[in-house]
Amino acid sequence: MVKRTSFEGDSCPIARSLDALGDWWSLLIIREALFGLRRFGEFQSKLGMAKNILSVRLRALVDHGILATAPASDGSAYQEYVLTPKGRGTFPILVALRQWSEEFDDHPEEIATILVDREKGRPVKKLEMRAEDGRLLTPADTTLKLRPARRRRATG
Amino acid sequence: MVKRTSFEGDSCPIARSLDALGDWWSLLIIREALFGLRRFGEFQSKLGMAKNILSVRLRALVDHGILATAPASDGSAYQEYVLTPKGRGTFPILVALRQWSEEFDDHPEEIATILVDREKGRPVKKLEMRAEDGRLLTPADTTLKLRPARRRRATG
DNA sequence: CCAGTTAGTTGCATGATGAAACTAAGTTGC
DNA sequence: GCAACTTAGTTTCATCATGCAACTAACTGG
Repeated sequence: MVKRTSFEGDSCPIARSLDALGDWWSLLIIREALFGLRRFGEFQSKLGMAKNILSVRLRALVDHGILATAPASDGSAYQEYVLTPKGRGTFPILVALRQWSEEFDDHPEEIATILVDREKGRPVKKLEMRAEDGRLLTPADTTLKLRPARRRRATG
Repeated sequence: MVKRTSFEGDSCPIARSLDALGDWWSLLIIREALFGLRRFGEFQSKLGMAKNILSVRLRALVDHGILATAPASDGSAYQEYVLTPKGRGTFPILVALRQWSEEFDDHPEEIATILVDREKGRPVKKLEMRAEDGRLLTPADTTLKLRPARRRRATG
């Protein structure tokens, strides 16, 4: 088969995330959902994407447990797409993407918005990698370890 | 045109990031590069991807300033692909993707590796969103603000 | 200088994407 | 209660992207 490769069975957690989020639209749909959008038409007009693609993406996000369908909150018979906790858990990913753009984009003057904390109105701090004891870590300070195989009961 | 939509001119920094990183392979190539891979053949065999796709992706990453080509460090006449600072700056994105998978994946037992701090061998702390003054922030504690238009000199 | 390796490119089949048209419920005006 | 409109999709078809395999050409090792 000449199918688009899926990373579903991959053992790398990054690949597994990308299997759910790694296309052009999913993270933008999630971004809008975090911003409060819920209805098919809202996503479609805000993102300006084709409705068939949106339809496929929404279904995939629901299948992945990132969005869930719910009866419309305005009393109409239509349904809404709302983020699950798993969906809201992508927030750090979006923040990381945003901060990367803010720091490295070739044309930062074209960036229209800043993420600020609601209380003070000041920009959110840059995400930091820290060790358990609080030390600041660079990529070079980290390494990958094999996850210990989880034994069921006292089998071994 | 029925071209794949590009987010290059979009004013949202997330869309702009996705324009460079938002396909199935680029972040995995960067992951391997962070892990130390440098040569075309290394990427190809490690990722198991078609060589033409790898070729296109590497060129795109170089064009985006994420990778740079350099003469091979082993003295051969071949070239290597090394991360630029902009490329290394994607590390938080990869960590966020990894942690999302670790926290929400339906089959976490299939995840093979853990990111640990090299010194202590202990897992890296979960990325946190914090305000300038250090308060821990949830998505609901944040909001978007329009970036003040940057005036050149004292034009206004 | 010949065999094998490295780093690609080309060709072709197939899958994904996108615009527009189409459909079918649900809602509104009267 | 029904015609007109809105919402939420699905279908169709052209085009783009992806993936495999085969091909090419430069480099390397003996």
